[in-house]
Amino acid sequence: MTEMLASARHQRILDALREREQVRVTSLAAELGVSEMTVRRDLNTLAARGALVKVHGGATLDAAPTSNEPGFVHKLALESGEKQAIAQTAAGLVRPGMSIALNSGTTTYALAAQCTGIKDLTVVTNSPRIAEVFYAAANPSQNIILTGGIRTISDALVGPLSLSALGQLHVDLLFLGVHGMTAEDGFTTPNMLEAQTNQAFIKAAAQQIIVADHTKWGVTGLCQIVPLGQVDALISGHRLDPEAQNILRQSLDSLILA
Amino acid sequence: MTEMLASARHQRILDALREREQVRVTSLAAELGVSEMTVRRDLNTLAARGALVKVHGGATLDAAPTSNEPGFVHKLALESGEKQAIAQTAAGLVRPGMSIALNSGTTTYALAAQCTGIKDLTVVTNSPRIAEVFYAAANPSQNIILTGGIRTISDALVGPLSLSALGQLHVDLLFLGVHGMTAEDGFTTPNMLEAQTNQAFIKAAAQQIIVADHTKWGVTGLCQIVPLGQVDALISGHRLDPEAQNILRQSLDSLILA
DNA sequence: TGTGTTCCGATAGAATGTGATCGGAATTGT
DNA sequence: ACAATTCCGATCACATTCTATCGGAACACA
Repeated sequence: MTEMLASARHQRILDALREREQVRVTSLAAELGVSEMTVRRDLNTLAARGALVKVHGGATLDAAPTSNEPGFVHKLALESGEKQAIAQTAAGLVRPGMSIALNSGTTTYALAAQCTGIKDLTVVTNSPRIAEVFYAAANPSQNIILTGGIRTISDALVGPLSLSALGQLHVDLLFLGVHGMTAEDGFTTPNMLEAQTNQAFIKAAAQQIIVADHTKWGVTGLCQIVPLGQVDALISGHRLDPEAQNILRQSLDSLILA
Repeated sequence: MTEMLASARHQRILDALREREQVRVTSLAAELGVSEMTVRRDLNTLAARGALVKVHGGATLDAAPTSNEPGFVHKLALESGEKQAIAQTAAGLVRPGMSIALNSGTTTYALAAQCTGIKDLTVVTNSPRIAEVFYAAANPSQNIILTGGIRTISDALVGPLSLSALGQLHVDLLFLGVHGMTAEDGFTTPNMLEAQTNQAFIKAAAQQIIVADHTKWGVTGLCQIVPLGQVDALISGHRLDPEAQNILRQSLDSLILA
């Protein structure tokens, strides 16, 4: 049996994680044929890179989609039905001449793809990947602004530069993708820096619209972005829990089911 | 066993990589009938060219091959000889722990590919493509900062956001790619906004180093970035016109020919 | 023939990866 | 609340790999 390269081992850990959601140090050590100490070290480096979250006894996937893995596109395709419907509904609100903002996420990514044809559109985003969608379309009447910053694993530019950039800008409409929403904790994300940047997005927009599929309900990320009631609208799918719909209708001006 | 040309060896390494996803130095040395040292050298040159990513013990395919447009890479490959030499010389000036800045351009792109392995490096750039090079390498000790702004056709983020971002930053070393240089007009670029951003780069750096191959001499772009004498050094190729060398030596503290 | 130049192999020392051990922290069971 | 168990991080020893040089062989060019 030929030895395995450290990077290959990292890859297999991530693969196992995507498949099982949870991995244990002991089982990984057995599967990979290395000591537990080595597995711990691997988990540490992967966690430092933000590719997973360590828990006692093993590791789990971060709720954030890892954009540079094949999983990004794949995950997009997986739930494509609902996400595409949400993106389509959201795109229907965008009129030529508007300025909009999109944060990083798979739903906003899908939305971006539907906006490339709209004329005289100004787009502000902190996702290089979303910016790339517009660059590739090369619509000369569109104005694409990328905020600066440091990139997180989920392809979002965050940090002081993104905040100061967003502080200088004002857009008509914000579409904000989130990682979780509950009645108590509002809209949340697992990354503190992303939460901060998303708050700056909210400040920079005249109107805020959350886009989130039904799986986000009941999920709480590490960090609150904003309470439920302090945004203008939410666009979700029709599979959203009926009780959640009631709660959301009471807090929000507008709940739209795609 | 018949000897093999270096380029043929490179080809076989890439073939093996495509087939196996991973190769290790020891097995390659055995297969190709050369020493491990030679394999390492091959992997280094291929990694500098962006054809693969080195990992401990071997190499793997780049995770994000889609990010490289054929046109861009092709242009890079065209003049690869001199540009690679310049990039290599420039990379020799970068030490672990430094903070450096790179503007957008093919020469700085080549330089970026050579810096992905340097530890504790902070990199400021206005080129999403250069940022992507570092993202792909995923060196956890490196800190990659992307300025914001609007993207030009040459993949540079420019405009007010880039200026305000660079106004907040200070780096040890700037490597600035330019489009033209002459005795009268200094360093120039065809794009006014890029010129402005490049000036901000210069202000943000303790030391400024221009990187430009010999074809840039005698070319004047629309807009001056800075006169010849107001930067610290120029790195160019040995094919640079001798008369140009004289003029440059008089204006600059340091002229380095790769 | 002499002189570079380029490519390759060898070596040494530095850096990194790995496994074992142990004290202490976290978790679980009662 | 307490003990048993499991898990974690720090540290050491050892193995592997990497980088930086050095010197030699092959080749080109006067």
